[in-house]
Amino acid sequence: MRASQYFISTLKEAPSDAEVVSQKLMLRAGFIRKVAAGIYSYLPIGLRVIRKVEDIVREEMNRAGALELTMPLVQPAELWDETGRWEQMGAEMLRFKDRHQRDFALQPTSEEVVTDIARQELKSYRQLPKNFYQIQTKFRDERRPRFGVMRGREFTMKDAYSFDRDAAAAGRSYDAMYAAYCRIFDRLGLTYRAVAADTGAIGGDRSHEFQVIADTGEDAIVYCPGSAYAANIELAEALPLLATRAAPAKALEKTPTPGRTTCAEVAELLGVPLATTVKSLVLATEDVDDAGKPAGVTLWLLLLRGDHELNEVKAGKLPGLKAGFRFATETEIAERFGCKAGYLGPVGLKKTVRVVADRTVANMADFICGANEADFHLTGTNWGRDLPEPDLVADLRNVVEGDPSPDGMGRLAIQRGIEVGHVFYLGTKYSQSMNATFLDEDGKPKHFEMGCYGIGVTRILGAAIEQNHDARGIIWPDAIAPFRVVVCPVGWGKSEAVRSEATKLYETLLAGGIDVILDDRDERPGVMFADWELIGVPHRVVIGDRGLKEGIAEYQGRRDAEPAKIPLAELAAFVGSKLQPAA
RNA sequence: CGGGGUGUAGCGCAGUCCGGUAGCGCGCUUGCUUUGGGAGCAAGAUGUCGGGGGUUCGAAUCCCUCCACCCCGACCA
Repeated sequence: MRASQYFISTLKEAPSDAEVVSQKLMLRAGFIRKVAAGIYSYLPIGLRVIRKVEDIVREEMNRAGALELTMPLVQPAELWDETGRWEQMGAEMLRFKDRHQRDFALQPTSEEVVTDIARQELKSYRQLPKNFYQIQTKFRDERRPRFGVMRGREFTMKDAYSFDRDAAAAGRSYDAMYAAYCRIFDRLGLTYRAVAADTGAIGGDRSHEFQVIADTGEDAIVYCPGSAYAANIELAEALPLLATRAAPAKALEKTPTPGRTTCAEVAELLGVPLATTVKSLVLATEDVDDAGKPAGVTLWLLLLRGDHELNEVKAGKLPGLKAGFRFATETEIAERFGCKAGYLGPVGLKKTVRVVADRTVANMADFICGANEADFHLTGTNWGRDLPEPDLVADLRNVVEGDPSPDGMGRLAIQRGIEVGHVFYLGTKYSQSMNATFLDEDGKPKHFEMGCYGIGVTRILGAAIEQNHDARGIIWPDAIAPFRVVVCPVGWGKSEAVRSEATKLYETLLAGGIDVILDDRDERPGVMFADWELIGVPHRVVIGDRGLKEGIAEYQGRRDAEPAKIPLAELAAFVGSKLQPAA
């Protein structure tokens, strides 16, 4: 490609509403332009990257035996009614009516349509297993679209769905996808980690997220450097930090703590470690009677060590909280505790409250908690002596750096990650609700065992940039760079020698099948360098009269601090040697 | 959805309080000079001042209304 024939549209300043670095750089480098909140056009150079990502995904999906198809972006309400998701999905699904007033939605995902295909087309176990996938536009009307392509409303996703005879076969499909995903992210050239993830309402233990490691990631991922353990923090099990409960050593004392409503403030005032305090959170659940009518509100007092955080996913798995919970209102707190939040505690509760202690809290002794009276806390509090044992002891908290690994193989570390892929065992959730069956060997109909597997194609662009950039711009991995090599002639317009050498190199590389762009725009060197560093082309060759006099050109990798002088005779071969093997 | 903020040239912004017919930097066009890290000089082009309504002799500016976009979000014990 010759730059004069191409479309390069860079900006010196990013639009003021851009927030994250990947979004700013993609806008400045001319990859995307915003059309509406969370909705972007991909300009030619941005689409080149998209296509390269798609090609790698497609090749590896095909290699793994999956079959590409395309399902509609616009889907009828009837199918979504079958699984009950027309009701469940909420405002995230963009809905509209056609001219006949029939309900439709833009697909946020395609379980319903693909299951409909399976039940119509897959009649026999002899046709199984099957894995159908598409690379297609999705639309999710996010409450708050942000971070550019990281959390857009319209985005491109590869979604695959496997159909198997039984759970064992579905496990093999799952493993095949897991392996394919590893190959994909290896080839993309990204640093990533596959982590165990929460399975939500479906349950089971077969769900992994593929997380691109980046400090700006929205997810916290937990891993054990000494073992293979890796999990999303939502799932990562927190072991009790105290193996046993020490005997009480202090007397219970009511201590004035005027105006100190947080554990940190109380610990500071009393000059004790934060880890000797216990914080109280109040949750509420709406009860229903046998007839399904509202029957009041149950309050839950959750106790965590002062330096720990509540894990809401874990809380949502407790008996009694599974159906959903919310934080209690100030009014509810005042009514049950006779005191405002900030001074709450589990001692001397006047009204019925379900007390749930985190595993660590359950083994604490002589701890500090609120006195259920404004401006007072209790010190030297002890289970059994000062208050009854908790109604329930459970893992309630997020793990923190340095916690023991659940597999007993060392201590946990935490990184930030960007979720770019997810593999998920679905079981028969959809095949049952849509009555999708095949005839098994015994002549009886059985529900398909399903799995679903997503990769966020557009999000990969953002994640790759978040992980690989510097002050000058993007640093694309070779495999997905819009161009792998740029040839920058200095003095294109005035030097025949420069034109000739640059063109020769360009044509040689092109003939070698290398994705190269020749910057024949006759721009000043500073402009060229700034543009290509912003765009993130990984390899650059500079040819100018100054070097030609010595018989050399300059090569500089995007991450190199200095250019290398390369004799002209060796130039093409040298550049070829710098390229990572074609993915 | 609730609260806050911002809409002025392609991008970044000033002007709004205090009404008088729109400006700066970058970019763009033309010419000359320049040419190894976002050139200099000169001359230009580009605006329904987010939309609609109102007040006024006169509105980017004041009032009403609508829209778009951005930020924040329970709890933080």
